[in-house]
Amino acid sequence: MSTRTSWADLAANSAAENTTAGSSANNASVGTTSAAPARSTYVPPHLRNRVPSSDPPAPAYSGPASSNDRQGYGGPASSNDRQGEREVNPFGDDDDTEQAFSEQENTGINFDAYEDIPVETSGENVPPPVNTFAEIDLGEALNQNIRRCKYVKPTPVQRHAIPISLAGRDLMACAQTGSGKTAAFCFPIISGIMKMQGQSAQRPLRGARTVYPLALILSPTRELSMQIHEEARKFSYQTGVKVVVAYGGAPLNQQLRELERGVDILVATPGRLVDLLERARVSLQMVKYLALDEADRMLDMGFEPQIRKIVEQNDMPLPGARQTMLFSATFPKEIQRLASDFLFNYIFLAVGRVGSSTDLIVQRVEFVHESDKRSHLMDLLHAQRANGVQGKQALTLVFVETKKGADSLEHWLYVNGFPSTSIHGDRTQQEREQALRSFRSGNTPILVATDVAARGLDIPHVAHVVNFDLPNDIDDYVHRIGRTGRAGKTGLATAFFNEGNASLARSLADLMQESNQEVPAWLSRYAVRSSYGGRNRRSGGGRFGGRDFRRDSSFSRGSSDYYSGANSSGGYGASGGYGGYGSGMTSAWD
DNA sequence: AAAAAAC
Repeated sequence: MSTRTSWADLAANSAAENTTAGSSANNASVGTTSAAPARSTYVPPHLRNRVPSSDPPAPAYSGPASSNDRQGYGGPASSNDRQGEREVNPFGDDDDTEQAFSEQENTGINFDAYEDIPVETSGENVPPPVNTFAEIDLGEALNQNIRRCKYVKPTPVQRHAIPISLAGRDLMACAQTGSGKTAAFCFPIISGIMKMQGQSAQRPLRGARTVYPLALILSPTRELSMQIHEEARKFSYQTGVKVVVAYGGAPLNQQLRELERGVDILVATPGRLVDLLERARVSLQMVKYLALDEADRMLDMGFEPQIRKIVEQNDMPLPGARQTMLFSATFPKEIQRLASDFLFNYIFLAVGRVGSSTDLIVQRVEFVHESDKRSHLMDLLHAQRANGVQGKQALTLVFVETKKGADSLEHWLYVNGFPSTSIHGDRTQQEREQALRSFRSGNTPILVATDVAARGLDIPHVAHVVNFDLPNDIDDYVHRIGRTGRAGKTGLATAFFNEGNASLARSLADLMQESNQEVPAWLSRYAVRSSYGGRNRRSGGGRFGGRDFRRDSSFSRGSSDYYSGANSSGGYGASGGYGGYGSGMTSAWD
Protein backbone atom coordinates (compact mmCIF):
# COMPACT_ATOMS: atom_id res chain seq x y z
CA MET A 1 0.00 0.00 0.00
CA SER A 2 1.35 3.35 -0.93
CA THR A 3 -0.40 5.39 1.70
CA ARG A 4 2.73 5.98 3.67
CA THR A 5 4.41 7.68 0.81
CA SER A 6 1.83 10.21 -0.19
CA TRP A 7 2.86 13.74 0.49
CA ALA A 8 5.50 13.32 3.14
CA ASP A 9 7.71 11.64 0.62
CA LEU A 10 6.87 14.23 -1.95
CA ALA A 11 8.03 16.79 0.53
CA ALA A 12 11.35 15.08 0.85
CA ASN A 13 11.74 14.76 -2.88
CA SER A 14 10.77 18.25 -3.71
CA ALA A 15 12.97 19.55 -0.93
CA ALA A 16 15.88 17.76 -2.50
CA GLU A 17 15.11 19.08 -5.94
CA ASN A 18 14.65 22.58 -4.72
CA THR A 19 17.90 22.76 -2.92
CA THR A 20 19.97 21.60 -5.81
CA ALA A 21 18.15 23.52 -8.47
CA GLY A 22 17.93 26.58 -6.33
CA SER A 23 21.55 26.79 -5.41
CA SER A 24 22.90 26.39 -8.90
CA ALA A 25 20.49 28.92 -10.29
CA ASN A 26 21.52 31.30 -7.61
CA ASN A 27 25.20 30.87 -8.13
CA ALA A 28 24.78 32.03 -11.66
CA SER A 29 23.29 35.31 -10.66
CA VAL A 30 25.18 36.14 -7.52
CA GLY A 31 27.23 39.21 -8.08
CA THR A 32 25.07 40.62 -10.77
CA THR A 33 22.14 41.26 -8.52
CA SER A 34 22.02 43.03 -5.22
CA ALA A 35 24.93 41.23 -3.69
CA ALA A 36 26.17 44.15 -1.66
CA PRO A 37 24.77 44.43 1.83
CA ALA A 38 22.18 47.14 2.09
CA ARG A 39 24.38 49.47 4.07
CA SER A 40 22.69 52.53 2.74
CA THR A 41 19.39 51.51 4.19
CA TYR A 42 20.69 50.12 7.45
CA VAL A 43 19.29 51.74 10.55
CA PRO A 44 20.36 50.49 13.95
CA PRO A 45 17.42 49.16 15.88
CA HIS A 46 17.67 51.74 18.66
CA LEU A 47 17.46 54.59 16.17
CA ARG A 48 14.40 53.32 14.40
CA ASN A 49 11.12 54.90 15.23
CA ARG A 50 8.42 52.60 16.25
CA VAL A 51 5.57 53.65 14.08
CA PRO A 52 2.47 53.97 16.23
CA SER A 53 -0.38 52.07 14.72
CA SER A 54 -2.43 55.25 14.62
CA ASP A 55 0.00 56.88 12.25
CA PRO A 56 -1.30 57.09 8.77
CA PRO A 57 0.78 54.68 6.77
CA ALA A 58 2.93 56.20 4.12
CA PRO A 59 0.87 57.15 1.10
CA ALA A 60 2.25 55.83 -2.12
CA TYR A 61 0.47 52.57 -2.07
CA SER A 62 -2.93 51.13 -1.62
CA GLY A 63 -3.38 47.87 -3.33
CA PRO A 64 -4.49 44.53 -2.07
CA ALA A 65 -2.03 43.09 0.41
CA SER A 66 -1.57 40.01 -1.61
CA SER A 67 1.77 38.54 -2.37
CA ASN A 68 1.34 39.61 -5.93
CA ASP A 69 1.86 43.23 -5.21
CA ARG A 70 4.95 42.95 -3.20
CA GLN A 71 7.51 42.02 -5.69
CA GLY A 72 10.30 44.29 -6.61
CA TYR A 73 11.16 47.31 -4.58
CA GLY A 74 7.79 48.43 -3.51
CA GLY A 75 6.37 49.98 -6.58
CA PRO A 76 2.74 49.12 -6.96
CA ALA A 77 2.52 46.10 -9.14
CA SER A 78 -0.69 44.90 -10.56
CA SER A 79 -1.78 41.51 -9.44
CA ASN A 80 -1.29 40.27 -12.94
CA ASP A 81 2.38 40.91 -12.96
CA ARG A 82 3.21 37.50 -11.72
CA GLN A 83 1.00 35.66 -14.11
CA GLY A 84 3.84 34.92 -16.45
CA GLU A 85 5.81 33.44 -13.64
CA ARG A 86 4.13 30.17 -13.00
CA GLU A 87 3.97 28.91 -9.46
CA VAL A 88 5.77 25.61 -9.16
CA ASN A 89 3.36 22.84 -8.28
CA PRO A 90 4.63 21.51 -4.97
CA PHE A 91 2.56 18.37 -5.38
CA GLY A 92 4.33 17.31 -8.55
CA ASP A 93 1.06 16.19 -10.08
CA ASP A 94 0.37 18.81 -12.70
CA ASP A 95 -1.44 16.44 -14.97
CA ASP A 96 -4.30 15.48 -12.79
CA THR A 97 -4.50 16.87 -9.34
CA GLU A 98 -7.96 15.57 -8.70
CA GLN A 99 -6.93 12.02 -9.44
CA ALA A 100 -4.87 11.98 -6.30
CA PHE A 101 -7.92 13.08 -4.40
CA SER A 102 -10.04 10.31 -5.77
CA GLU A 103 -7.68 7.73 -4.36
CA GLN A 104 -9.06 8.69 -0.98
CA GLU A 105 -5.87 7.92 0.76
CA ASN A 106 -5.09 9.40 4.06
CA THR A 107 -1.68 9.77 5.56
CA GLY A 108 -1.91 6.43 7.26
CA ILE A 109 -3.17 7.79 10.52
CA ASN A 110 -5.42 5.51 12.48
CA PHE A 111 -8.35 7.84 12.83
CA ASP A 112 -10.49 5.47 14.87
CA ALA A 113 -8.07 5.85 17.72
CA TYR A 114 -8.92 9.54 17.83
CA GLU A 115 -12.30 9.15 19.36
CA ASP A 116 -11.28 8.95 22.99
CA ILE A 117 -8.29 11.22 22.88
CA PRO A 118 -7.88 13.16 26.10
CA VAL A 119 -8.17 16.90 25.61
CA GLU A 120 -7.76 19.73 28.03
CA THR A 121 -8.56 23.34 27.27
CA SER A 122 -8.53 26.35 29.51
CA GLY A 123 -9.10 30.03 29.03
CA GLU A 124 -12.11 32.22 28.40
CA ASN A 125 -14.80 31.25 25.90
CA VAL A 126 -13.06 28.39 24.20
CA PRO A 127 -14.46 27.90 20.69
CA PRO A 128 -15.81 24.37 20.22
CA PRO A 129 -13.82 21.87 18.15
CA VAL A 130 -14.80 20.83 14.64
CA ASN A 131 -15.05 17.33 13.25
CA THR A 132 -14.36 17.96 9.60
CA PHE A 133 -12.48 20.45 7.45
CA ALA A 134 -15.72 21.06 5.59
CA GLU A 135 -17.39 22.75 8.54
CA ILE A 136 -14.66 25.38 8.68
CA ASP A 137 -14.50 28.22 6.22
CA LEU A 138 -10.89 28.00 5.17
CA GLY A 139 -11.47 29.09 1.60
CA GLU A 140 -11.75 27.01 -1.54
CA ALA A 141 -8.13 27.17 -2.66
CA LEU A 142 -6.89 25.99 0.71
CA ASN A 143 -9.52 23.27 0.87
CA GLN A 144 -8.32 22.00 -2.45
CA ASN A 145 -4.75 21.79 -1.15
CA ILE A 146 -5.97 19.94 1.90
CA ARG A 147 -7.52 17.41 -0.45
CA ARG A 148 -4.33 17.24 -2.48
CA CYS A 149 -2.47 16.49 0.74
CA LYS A 150 -4.95 13.68 1.27
CA TYR A 151 -6.00 14.95 4.63
CA VAL A 152 -9.49 13.57 4.89
CA LYS A 153 -10.15 14.50 8.47
CA PRO A 154 -8.53 16.89 10.92
CA THR A 155 -6.28 15.37 13.59
CA PRO A 156 -7.24 16.06 17.20
CA VAL A 157 -4.93 19.02 17.59
CA GLN A 158 -6.25 20.42 14.31
CA ARG A 159 -9.87 19.91 15.37
CA HIS A 160 -9.32 22.09 18.42
CA ALA A 161 -6.59 24.51 17.41
CA ILE A 162 -7.98 25.62 14.06
CA PRO A 163 -11.29 26.99 15.40
CA ILE A 164 -9.43 28.71 18.21
CA SER A 165 -7.09 30.38 15.74
CA LEU A 166 -9.86 31.28 13.34
CA ALA A 167 -11.65 32.98 16.22
CA GLY A 168 -8.64 35.23 16.49
CA ARG A 169 -7.50 33.89 19.83
CA ASP A 170 -3.96 33.45 21.09
CA LEU A 171 -3.05 29.86 21.75
CA MET A 172 -0.60 27.72 23.65
CA ALA A 173 -0.91 24.19 22.33
CA CYS A 174 0.63 20.94 23.52
CA ALA A 175 0.23 18.00 21.20
CA GLN A 176 2.25 14.89 20.63
CA THR A 177 5.07 14.60 18.19
CA GLY A 178 3.80 13.73 14.73
CA SER A 179 0.21 14.74 15.37
CA GLY A 180 -0.17 17.45 12.74
CA LYS A 181 0.82 20.64 14.51
CA THR A 182 2.29 22.34 11.45
CA ALA A 183 -0.99 22.25 9.58
CA ALA A 184 -2.79 23.32 12.74
CA PHE A 185 -1.06 26.69 12.72
CA CYS A 186 -0.58 27.02 8.95
CA PHE A 187 -4.21 26.63 7.91
CA PRO A 188 -5.58 29.56 9.95
CA ILE A 189 -2.66 31.75 8.94
CA ILE A 190 -3.07 31.04 5.23
CA SER A 191 -6.82 31.35 5.44
CA GLY A 192 -6.55 34.64 7.31
CA ILE A 193 -4.14 36.09 4.78
CA MET A 194 -6.36 35.01 1.91
CA LYS A 195 -9.19 36.96 3.49
CA MET A 196 -6.96 39.99 3.92
CA GLN A 197 -6.16 39.93 0.22
CA GLY A 198 -9.64 41.12 -0.56
CA GLN A 199 -9.33 44.20 1.58
CA SER A 200 -7.28 47.12 0.54
CA ALA A 201 -4.44 47.15 2.94
CA GLN A 202 -1.81 49.78 2.97
CA ARG A 203 1.73 49.18 3.65
CA PRO A 204 4.26 51.62 4.99
CA LEU A 205 7.13 52.68 2.82
CA ARG A 206 10.40 52.51 4.60
CA GLY A 207 13.57 51.37 2.97
CA ALA A 208 12.68 50.63 -0.58
CA ARG A 209 13.89 47.10 -0.13
CA THR A 210 12.23 46.39 3.17
CA VAL A 211 9.65 43.67 3.06
CA TYR A 212 6.63 43.34 5.31
CA PRO A 213 5.53 39.77 6.04
CA LEU A 214 2.05 39.34 7.46
CA ALA A 215 2.96 36.19 9.35
CA LEU A 216 6.12 34.99 11.03
CA ILE A 217 6.86 31.36 11.87
CA LEU A 218 9.97 30.68 13.96
CA SER A 219 11.61 27.33 14.59
CA PRO A 220 14.80 26.26 16.38
CA THR A 221 16.70 24.54 13.57
CA ARG A 222 17.38 25.25 9.94
CA GLU A 223 16.14 21.89 8.75
CA LEU A 224 12.90 22.29 10.64
CA SER A 225 12.37 25.70 9.09
CA MET A 226 12.97 24.16 5.67
CA GLN A 227 10.42 21.46 6.41
CA ILE A 228 7.80 23.93 7.62
CA HIS A 229 8.42 26.00 4.51
CA GLU A 230 7.85 22.99 2.27
CA GLU A 231 4.62 22.13 4.02
CA ALA A 232 3.35 25.69 4.07
CA ARG A 233 4.12 25.95 0.36
CA LYS A 234 1.86 22.99 -0.35
CA PHE A 235 -0.92 24.41 1.75
CA SER A 236 -0.72 27.79 0.03
CA TYR A 237 -0.42 26.59 -3.56
CA GLN A 238 -2.53 28.78 -5.83
CA THR A 239 -3.89 30.76 -2.91
CA GLY A 240 -1.80 33.81 -3.79
CA VAL A 241 -0.13 33.54 -0.40
CA LYS A 242 3.63 33.62 -0.71
CA VAL A 243 5.83 31.69 1.72
CA VAL A 244 9.55 32.39 2.05
CA VAL A 245 12.15 30.75 4.28
CA ALA A 246 15.26 32.34 5.77
CA TYR A 247 17.94 30.55 7.77
CA GLY A 248 21.66 30.69 8.36
CA GLY A 249 24.42 28.72 6.72
CA ALA A 250 22.95 29.33 3.29
CA PRO A 251 23.71 32.18 0.88
CA LEU A 252 22.02 35.34 2.05
CA ASN A 253 21.58 36.74 -1.43
CA GLN A 254 19.33 33.99 -2.60
CA GLN A 255 17.09 34.48 0.39
CA LEU A 256 17.03 38.25 -0.14
CA ARG A 257 16.01 37.74 -3.73
CA GLU A 258 13.15 35.50 -2.66
CA LEU A 259 12.06 38.08 -0.12
CA GLU A 260 12.08 40.83 -2.69
CA ARG A 261 9.76 38.83 -4.89
CA GLY A 262 7.18 39.15 -2.16
CA VAL A 263 6.48 37.48 1.14
CA ASP A 264 3.33 36.95 3.14
CA ILE A 265 4.53 34.21 5.46
CA LEU A 266 8.14 34.25 6.57
CA VAL A 267 9.49 31.03 8.04
CA ALA A 268 12.83 31.59 9.77
CA THR A 269 15.40 30.59 12.32
CA PRO A 270 16.14 33.32 14.87
CA GLY A 271 19.73 34.18 13.98
CA ARG A 272 19.16 34.88 10.32
CA LEU A 273 16.00 36.82 11.05
CA VAL A 274 17.81 39.07 13.53
CA ASP A 275 20.37 39.70 10.80
CA LEU A 276 17.66 40.61 8.31
CA LEU A 277 16.02 42.91 10.84
CA GLU A 278 19.30 44.68 11.57
CA ARG A 279 19.86 45.18 7.89
CA ALA A 280 16.33 46.55 7.69
CA ARG A 281 15.50 44.10 4.93
CA VAL A 282 12.55 42.83 6.92
CA SER A 283 10.09 44.79 9.02
CA LEU A 284 7.69 43.07 11.39
CA GLN A 285 5.36 46.03 11.47
CA MET A 286 2.65 44.32 9.46
CA VAL A 287 2.80 40.97 11.25
CA LYS A 288 -0.67 39.75 12.16
CA TYR A 289 0.31 36.18 13.00
CA LEU A 290 3.25 34.97 15.05
CA ALA A 291 3.79 31.24 15.44
CA LEU A 292 6.57 29.60 17.45
CA ASP A 293 7.07 25.96 16.64
CA GLU A 294 8.82 23.93 19.35
CA ALA A 295 7.94 26.92 21.48
CA ASP A 296 9.42 25.59 24.70
CA ARG A 297 12.77 25.24 22.98
CA MET A 298 12.47 28.70 21.49
CA LEU A 299 12.02 30.17 24.94
CA ASP A 300 14.67 28.18 26.80
CA MET A 301 17.86 29.79 28.01
CA GLY A 302 19.71 29.52 24.74
CA PHE A 303 17.06 31.13 22.58
CA GLU A 304 15.04 33.43 24.79
CA PRO A 305 17.15 36.58 24.32
CA GLN A 306 16.95 36.29 20.54
CA ILE A 307 13.22 35.69 20.64
CA ARG A 308 12.70 38.69 22.89
CA LYS A 309 14.80 40.77 20.54
CA ILE A 310 12.69 39.74 17.57
CA VAL A 311 9.32 39.99 19.23
CA GLU A 312 9.79 42.80 21.73
CA GLN A 313 12.60 44.98 20.46
CA ASN A 314 11.57 45.47 16.88
CA ASP A 315 8.45 46.83 15.29
CA MET A 316 6.23 43.80 15.81
CA PRO A 317 2.72 44.69 16.96
CA LEU A 318 2.10 44.04 20.65
CA PRO A 319 0.21 41.03 22.02
CA GLY A 320 -3.45 41.64 21.31
CA ALA A 321 -2.62 43.58 18.15
CA ARG A 322 -1.22 40.41 16.63
CA GLN A 323 -2.24 36.79 17.02
CA THR A 324 0.29 34.56 18.72
CA MET A 325 0.38 30.76 18.60
CA LEU A 326 2.82 28.59 20.50
CA PHE A 327 3.11 24.89 19.70
CA SER A 328 5.13 22.06 21.16
CA ALA A 329 4.86 18.49 22.37
CA THR A 330 6.32 19.54 25.71
CA PHE A 331 5.74 22.68 27.74
CA PRO A 332 7.50 22.89 31.11
CA LYS A 333 5.64 25.14 33.50
CA GLU A 334 8.47 27.60 33.97
CA ILE A 335 8.57 28.07 30.19
CA GLN A 336 4.79 28.52 30.10
CA ARG A 337 5.19 31.34 32.57
CA LEU A 338 7.81 32.97 30.40
CA ALA A 339 5.66 32.44 27.32
CA SER A 340 2.74 34.33 28.78
CA ASP A 341 4.72 37.53 28.15
CA PHE A 342 4.07 37.01 24.46
CA LEU A 343 0.40 36.14 24.68
CA PHE A 344 -2.89 37.98 25.15
CA ASN A 345 -5.80 36.30 26.89
CA TYR A 346 -4.76 32.99 25.44
CA ILE A 347 -6.31 29.56 25.37
CA PHE A 348 -4.29 26.63 26.61
CA LEU A 349 -4.83 23.40 24.72
CA ALA A 350 -3.39 19.97 25.49
CA VAL A 351 -4.26 17.13 23.18
CA GLY A 352 -3.36 13.55 23.89
CA ARG A 353 -1.78 11.36 21.43
CA VAL A 354 -2.37 9.28 18.46
CA GLY A 355 0.20 8.98 15.83
CA SER A 356 2.94 9.53 18.24
CA SER A 357 5.11 9.25 21.13
CA THR A 358 3.88 7.03 23.80
CA ASP A 359 1.83 3.91 23.07
CA LEU A 360 2.86 3.47 19.48
CA ILE A 361 6.52 3.53 20.33
CA VAL A 362 7.95 0.55 22.08
CA GLN A 363 10.56 1.90 24.48
CA ARG A 364 13.41 -0.25 25.68
CA VAL A 365 16.13 0.71 28.12
CA GLU A 366 19.28 -1.35 28.33
CA PHE A 367 22.07 -1.03 30.82
CA VAL A 368 25.20 -0.51 28.75
CA HIS A 369 28.54 0.61 30.10
CA GLU A 370 30.17 3.46 28.24
CA SER A 371 32.87 1.17 26.86
CA ASP A 372 30.35 -1.35 25.54
CA LYS A 373 28.11 1.05 23.67
CA ARG A 374 29.65 0.58 20.23
CA SER A 375 29.62 -3.17 20.22
CA HIS A 376 26.12 -3.12 21.64
CA LEU A 377 24.97 -0.83 18.86
CA MET A 378 26.60 -3.13 16.36
CA ASP A 379 24.59 -6.04 17.75
CA LEU A 380 21.37 -4.11 17.37
CA LEU A 381 22.18 -3.13 13.83
CA HIS A 382 23.12 -6.66 12.85
CA ALA A 383 19.89 -8.00 14.26
CA GLN A 384 18.02 -5.34 12.32
CA ARG A 385 19.59 -6.17 9.01
CA ALA A 386 17.65 -9.41 9.10
CA ASN A 387 14.29 -7.68 9.20
CA GLY A 388 14.86 -5.16 6.48
CA VAL A 389 11.70 -4.09 4.71
CA GLN A 390 11.45 -4.75 0.98
CA GLY A 391 15.14 -5.41 0.68
CA LYS A 392 15.86 -2.05 2.25
CA GLN A 393 17.25 -1.69 5.69
CA ALA A 394 14.92 0.07 8.09
CA LEU A 395 16.00 3.60 8.95
CA THR A 396 17.77 3.97 12.27
CA LEU A 397 18.38 7.30 13.94
CA VAL A 398 21.16 7.27 16.54
CA PHE A 399 21.35 10.17 19.00
CA VAL A 400 24.61 11.10 20.67
CA GLU A 401 25.46 13.88 23.07
CA THR A 402 28.25 15.73 21.29
CA LYS A 403 29.25 16.77 17.79
CA LYS A 404 32.62 15.06 18.18
CA GLY A 405 30.88 11.95 19.35
CA ALA A 406 28.70 12.03 16.26
CA ASP A 407 31.68 12.28 13.92
CA SER A 408 33.56 9.52 15.60
CA LEU A 409 30.62 7.14 15.81
CA GLU A 410 29.73 7.76 12.19
CA HIS A 411 33.28 7.01 11.15
CA TRP A 412 33.39 3.86 13.25
CA LEU A 413 30.12 2.60 11.78
CA TYR A 414 31.32 3.34 8.30
CA VAL A 415 34.58 1.47 8.86
CA ASN A 416 32.59 -1.45 10.17
CA GLY A 417 30.51 -1.71 7.06
CA PHE A 418 27.36 0.16 8.07
CA PRO A 419 26.47 2.86 5.57
CA SER A 420 25.85 5.86 7.76
CA THR A 421 26.03 9.62 7.80
CA SER A 422 25.74 12.29 10.45
CA ILE A 423 24.14 15.62 11.16
CA HIS A 424 25.28 18.17 13.73
CA GLY A 425 26.03 21.84 14.06
CA ASP A 426 29.68 21.67 13.12
CA ARG A 427 28.89 20.36 9.65
CA THR A 428 28.29 22.78 6.82
CA GLN A 429 24.72 23.45 5.89
CA GLN A 430 25.27 21.62 2.61
CA GLU A 431 26.57 18.59 4.49
CA ARG A 432 23.63 18.71 6.87
CA GLU A 433 21.09 18.84 4.10
CA GLN A 434 22.89 16.17 2.14
CA ALA A 435 22.97 13.90 5.19
CA LEU A 436 19.26 14.31 5.73
CA ARG A 437 18.48 13.60 2.07
CA SER A 438 20.69 10.56 2.07
CA PHE A 439 19.05 9.23 5.20
CA ARG A 440 15.53 9.93 4.00
CA SER A 441 16.16 8.16 0.73
CA GLY A 442 17.55 5.11 2.50
CA ASN A 443 20.88 5.55 0.80
CA THR A 444 22.54 5.71 4.21
CA PRO A 445 19.97 4.07 6.46
CA ILE A 446 21.79 5.05 9.63
CA LEU A 447 21.93 8.67 10.74
CA VAL A 448 24.05 9.68 13.71
CA ALA A 449 22.74 12.95 15.11
CA THR A 450 23.02 15.45 17.91
CA ASP A 451 19.94 17.19 19.24
CA VAL A 452 19.81 19.26 16.07
CA ALA A 453 17.64 16.43 14.74
CA ALA A 454 15.68 15.86 17.93
CA ARG A 455 12.72 18.09 17.23
CA GLY A 456 10.08 18.39 14.60
CA LEU A 457 11.73 16.63 11.67
CA ASP A 458 9.28 14.41 9.87
CA ILE A 459 11.23 11.54 8.38
CA PRO A 460 9.03 8.72 7.10
CA HIS A 461 10.12 5.15 7.75
CA VAL A 462 12.30 5.77 10.78
CA ALA A 463 11.81 2.39 12.42
CA HIS A 464 14.27 2.71 15.25
CA VAL A 465 15.58 5.54 17.41
CA VAL A 466 18.64 4.68 19.47
CA ASN A 467 19.59 6.91 22.38
CA PHE A 468 23.27 5.96 22.28
CA ASP A 469 23.78 8.76 24.79
CA LEU A 470 20.70 9.71 26.77
CA PRO A 471 19.87 13.42 27.04
CA ASN A 472 19.84 15.14 30.41
CA ASP A 473 16.31 16.37 30.04
CA ILE A 474 13.34 14.04 29.77
CA ASP A 475 11.60 16.42 27.38
CA ASP A 476 14.48 16.01 24.95
CA TYR A 477 14.01 12.26 25.23
CA VAL A 478 10.32 12.67 24.36
CA HIS A 479 11.18 14.68 21.24
CA ARG A 480 13.95 12.32 20.15
CA ILE A 481 11.87 9.16 20.30
CA GLY A 482 9.10 11.08 18.57
CA ARG A 483 11.12 10.84 15.33
CA THR A 484 9.65 7.36 15.03
CA GLY A 485 6.10 6.16 15.48
CA ARG A 486 4.69 9.04 13.50
CA ALA A 487 1.21 9.41 12.04
CA GLY A 488 -0.09 6.23 13.59
CA LYS A 489 2.86 4.02 12.66
CA THR A 490 4.58 1.99 15.29
CA GLY A 491 8.20 2.50 16.19
CA LEU A 492 10.97 1.28 18.42
CA ALA A 493 13.17 3.33 20.74
CA THR A 494 16.18 1.86 22.48
CA ALA A 495 18.14 3.73 25.14
CA PHE A 496 21.59 2.92 26.48
CA PHE A 497 21.58 3.71 30.16
CA ASN A 498 24.44 3.67 32.65
CA GLU A 499 25.62 5.31 35.87
CA GLY A 500 26.08 8.59 34.09
CA ASN A 501 22.35 8.86 33.46
CA ALA A 502 21.25 8.42 37.06
CA SER A 503 19.69 11.85 37.19
CA LEU A 504 17.32 10.89 34.38
CA ALA A 505 16.25 7.59 35.92
CA ARG A 506 13.28 8.90 37.80
CA SER A 507 11.68 10.84 35.01
CA LEU A 508 12.48 8.13 32.48
CA ALA A 509 10.89 5.43 34.61
CA ASP A 510 7.84 7.65 35.19
CA LEU A 511 7.44 8.42 31.52
CA MET A 512 7.75 4.77 30.55
CA GLN A 513 5.22 3.76 33.12
CA GLU A 514 2.79 6.44 31.95
CA SER A 515 3.08 5.09 28.43
CA ASN A 516 2.52 1.50 29.47
CA GLN A 517 6.07 0.40 28.84
CA GLU A 518 7.87 -2.29 30.69
CA VAL A 519 10.17 -0.64 33.24
CA PRO A 520 13.18 -2.80 34.09
CA ALA A 521 13.54 -3.47 37.80
CA TRP A 522 17.06 -2.10 37.86
CA LEU A 523 15.82 1.19 36.40
CA SER A 524 13.17 1.46 39.10
CA ARG A 525 15.87 1.00 41.70
CA TYR A 526 17.86 3.83 40.12
CA ALA A 527 14.71 5.91 40.08
CA VAL A 528 14.16 5.63 43.81
CA ARG A 529 17.74 6.45 44.54
CA SER A 530 17.92 9.49 42.33
CA SER A 531 16.43 12.94 42.40
CA TYR A 532 13.25 13.29 44.28
CA GLY A 533 10.98 15.18 42.00
CA GLY A 534 13.70 17.62 41.03
CA ARG A 535 13.94 19.63 37.86
CA ASN A 536 13.87 16.49 35.87
CA ARG A 537 10.34 15.58 36.67
CA ARG A 538 8.21 15.55 33.64
CA SER A 539 6.72 18.92 32.98
CA GLY A 540 3.14 18.00 32.47
CA GLY A 541 2.86 14.79 34.34
CA GLY A 542 -0.06 12.60 33.55
CA ARG A 543 -0.53 10.80 30.32
CA PHE A 544 0.14 13.58 27.93
CA GLY A 545 1.89 16.77 27.08
CA GLY A 546 0.81 19.23 29.65
CA ARG A 547 -1.39 21.24 31.81
CA ASP A 548 -2.03 24.96 31.92
CA PHE A 549 0.32 26.50 34.49
CA ARG A 550 -2.37 29.09 35.24
CA ARG A 551 -4.38 26.32 36.87
CA ASP A 552 -1.59 25.50 39.26
CA SER A 553 -1.99 27.43 42.46
CA SER A 554 1.73 27.38 43.16
CA PHE A 555 2.08 29.90 40.40
CA SER A 556 -0.15 32.38 42.12
CA ARG A 557 2.26 33.12 44.88
CA GLY A 558 3.91 36.43 44.40
CA SER A 559 2.36 36.95 41.02
CA SER A 560 -1.33 37.38 41.37
CA ASP A 561 -1.68 38.58 37.82
CA TYR A 562 -1.16 35.10 36.45
CA TYR A 563 -3.91 33.61 38.44
CA SER A 564 -6.47 36.33 38.15
CA GLY A 565 -9.25 36.83 35.71
CA ALA A 566 -9.14 34.66 32.70
CA ASN A 567 -8.94 31.24 34.21
CA SER A 568 -10.47 31.51 37.59
CA SER A 569 -13.36 29.22 36.92
CA GLY A 570 -15.68 27.79 34.41
CA GLY A 571 -13.55 28.79 31.50
CA TYR A 572 -11.78 25.53 31.11
CA GLY A 573 -12.86 22.05 30.35
CA ALA A 574 -15.32 23.27 27.80
CA SER A 575 -14.49 20.54 25.37
CA GLY A 576 -12.63 18.27 27.64
CA GLY A 577 -14.39 15.27 28.99
CA TYR A 578 -11.21 14.01 30.50
CA GLY A 579 -11.26 14.34 34.20
CA GLY A 580 -9.18 11.41 35.19
CA TYR A 581 -6.08 13.26 36.18
CA GLY A 582 -4.99 16.47 37.66
CA SER A 583 -5.44 16.30 41.37
CA GLY A 584 -2.31 14.46 42.24
CA MET A 585 -0.11 16.28 39.84
CA THR A 586 3.24 17.53 40.95
CA SER A 587 4.18 20.98 39.88
CA ALA A 588 7.50 21.31 38.19
CA TRP A 589 8.13 24.03 40.72
CA ASP A 590 7.46 22.03 43.82
C1' DA B 1 28.68 20.57 30.07
C1' DA B 2 26.38 20.38 25.36
C1' DA B 3 23.54 21.73 21.58
C1' DA B 4 21.35 25.20 18.64
C1' DA B 5 21.27 29.84 16.21
C1' DA B 6 24.28 35.20 11.83
C1' DC B 7 28.21 36.87 9.34
